[in-house]
Amino acid sequence: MARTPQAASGVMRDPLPRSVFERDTVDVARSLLGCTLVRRTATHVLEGIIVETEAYLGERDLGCHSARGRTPRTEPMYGPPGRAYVYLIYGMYHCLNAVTRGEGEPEAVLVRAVRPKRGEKQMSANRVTRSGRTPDGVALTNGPGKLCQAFEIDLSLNNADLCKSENPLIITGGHQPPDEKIRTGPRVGIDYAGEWAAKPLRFWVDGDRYVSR
DNA sequence: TAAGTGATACGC
DNA sequence: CGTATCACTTAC
Repeated sequence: MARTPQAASGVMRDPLPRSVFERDTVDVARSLLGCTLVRRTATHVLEGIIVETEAYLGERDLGCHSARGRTPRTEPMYGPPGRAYVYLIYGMYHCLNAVTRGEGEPEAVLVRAVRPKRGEKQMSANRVTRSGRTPDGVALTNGPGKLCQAFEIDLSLNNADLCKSENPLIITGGHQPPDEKIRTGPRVGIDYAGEWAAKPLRFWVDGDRYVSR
């Protein structure tokens, strides 16, 4: 065995270990930048590099769904780390989160944008709009609802384990951008959350075209 | 800038 | 039960 673990074949395709998610949620949100979201369906493989995330800090965080306590919807966030928390919003879009911290600590990281890496053509096909148009370029995956559409992520993947290599949705390692390329700002769409709305819990890769908005 | 869309949470 | 709301996106 002359090769280092990093150089060994297959490492990049292995899911992140659960220990990566079982940490401070802000640390996880930063760590996931540069990692690869991998979606395997019966017919194809879709991959995208995560370029934008948001941290949601549990029951004390008025912007977090778990601020209203344990409900059927928020149940996955109360479970073990490394699972998906997927929910439907505005009746037509889904949002994907990775559950963080330990059981009973309902925190998560929202994946807001990815840069397509594999299966871009299929992503475009998955993103047909009401008027029949199929977006391309940054419009494919530069938002939480868009990327779920492109990656065929819906409620059937709620609570799915992101840390098992055989599973249909996993997150694999990548090279994290240097600290000076990671920018922070307020989270999007939670103006109701009082003082929590302004906290710098959104993270993105500076200058990346696929960052939302 | 407004409308689309339906599960969810909460009040009655 | 009813209904206001929503970690969004598209099209007018």
